[in-house]
Amino acid sequence: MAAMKPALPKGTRDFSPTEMVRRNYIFDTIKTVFKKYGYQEIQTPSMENLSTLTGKYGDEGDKLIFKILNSGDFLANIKDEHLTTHNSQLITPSISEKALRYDLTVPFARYVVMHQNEITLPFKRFQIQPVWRADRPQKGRYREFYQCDVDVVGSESLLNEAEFVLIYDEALSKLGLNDFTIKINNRKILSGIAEILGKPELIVDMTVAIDKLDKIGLDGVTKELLERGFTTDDIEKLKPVILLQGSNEEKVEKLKEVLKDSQTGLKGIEEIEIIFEYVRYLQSPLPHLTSKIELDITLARGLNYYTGAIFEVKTNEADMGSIGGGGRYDDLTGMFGLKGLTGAGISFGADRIYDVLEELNLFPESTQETTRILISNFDKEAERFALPLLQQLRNNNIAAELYPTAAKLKKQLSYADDKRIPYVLLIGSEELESGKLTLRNMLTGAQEKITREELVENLKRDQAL
RNA sequence: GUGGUUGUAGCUCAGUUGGUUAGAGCAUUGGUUUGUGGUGCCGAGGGUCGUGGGUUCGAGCCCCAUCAUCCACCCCA
Repeated sequence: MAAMKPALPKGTRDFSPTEMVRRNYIFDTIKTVFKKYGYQEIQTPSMENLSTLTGKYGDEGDKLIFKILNSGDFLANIKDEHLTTHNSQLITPSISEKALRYDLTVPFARYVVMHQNEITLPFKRFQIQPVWRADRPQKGRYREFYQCDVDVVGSESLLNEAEFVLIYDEALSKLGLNDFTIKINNRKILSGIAEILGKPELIVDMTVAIDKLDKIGLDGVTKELLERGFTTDDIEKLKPVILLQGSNEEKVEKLKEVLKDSQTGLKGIEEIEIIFEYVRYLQSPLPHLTSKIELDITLARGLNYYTGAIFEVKTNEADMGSIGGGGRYDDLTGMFGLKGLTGAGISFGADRIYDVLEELNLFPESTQETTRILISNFDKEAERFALPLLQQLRNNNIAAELYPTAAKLKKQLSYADDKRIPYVLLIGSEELESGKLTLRNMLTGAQEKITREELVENLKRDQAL
């Protein structure tokens, strides 16, 4: 077999040791916050039944689901006429019955339905796992990426929404971001606006268009609205709403006026106000939020299942799409036959957050993540002396290695340097005779003579810090 | 799915109007006289120039196709 050049599938990545340290730092930070707010971790399989996933993300989404070919002779039972039509939609159900998960929300809904008799409501869970989308990759977009979801089902309290704001704020500021905006909107406000225009059925078209305001500008939005079936008259009515300026309170007051004839719209505004109020109470007397909270009625997002609050988080320090989003979805589990269960949740885009932290140089120097001490290897005699010491260090929870061969010292030090190992212990004939070992600090280059007992004690103390 | 960009060493790139054995930096690796890295000096390995056709006496360079890549759109984290 000819040697082939290996490559990765499009849109996937390897993670090096350094990258893993940094990724885990992000995950651990986020997890800690989730737990503080009472959320517990679950995991679900990478693959779900294809029928569980299809139809949940709209036509566009369905196309982006990675399907798994059935094992065995998957063509054996295909009808001849299905093969000859070359219609892939006809044969897909026959040749594929499993697919990779597309997000964490639908598997969560499936989980809740299947375990409804075991879980206590309200059920608060978080989940950090990769998801797969057959999208065309580009900046900040991958075919395999991680989502960090927190969701609660079985509680319609808007306290949940308010706590999501706090969770975003705490997690992202802990990660070192100090200028980001949590945008908040409400599906009911959008419905109300469509209602006022007399075109409730065009709500999706309306939101998709105005969602692009900051990207394509007012002219672009106008053009798109016209294409999507709105009149210039409608657009004139829409303009003051989508160009709404001022503080959140001012926006709320203006919206109340505009939506005074829409029950739904007013309900949406009321919900926003309650969330703001909760947030106010939650942050006193504690330090104030790092993030800006902004009522943005152009915010629409997926909208497929959101029915109440809608969230999106953007950093203002880097050019990056949203780094998180979420909202409330009444009847999350209805698609699986469990009616009347409301849910709300948010998600962190860990991969994008990684890119942002890297761009802004916000990753902390990690010293505890690598080997603490490398014992050099001079010869067989020194090696025999080192082995029990090596294990003694490990028994004290100190990450230690012995260089496995008696290579040149230059090479051994170079190895330690590459791996950012802070200490190297030199044991040669001199040290064996005197019983005093040489400990080299790789950061400063300083060396000291030290006994075996002192070494273990010092490193233990170091570890405790 | 649509439009565009770029493909030369592991990485980042140079390569003149088409002209002999295709270069650099970084990375890797060896040496630099016997026990000292990150920082000196000297050397080495590594490329059928994305792939397949075509034009030409001659192609990394020109033409066609194809694949890959990145970016933008759709959509989305």
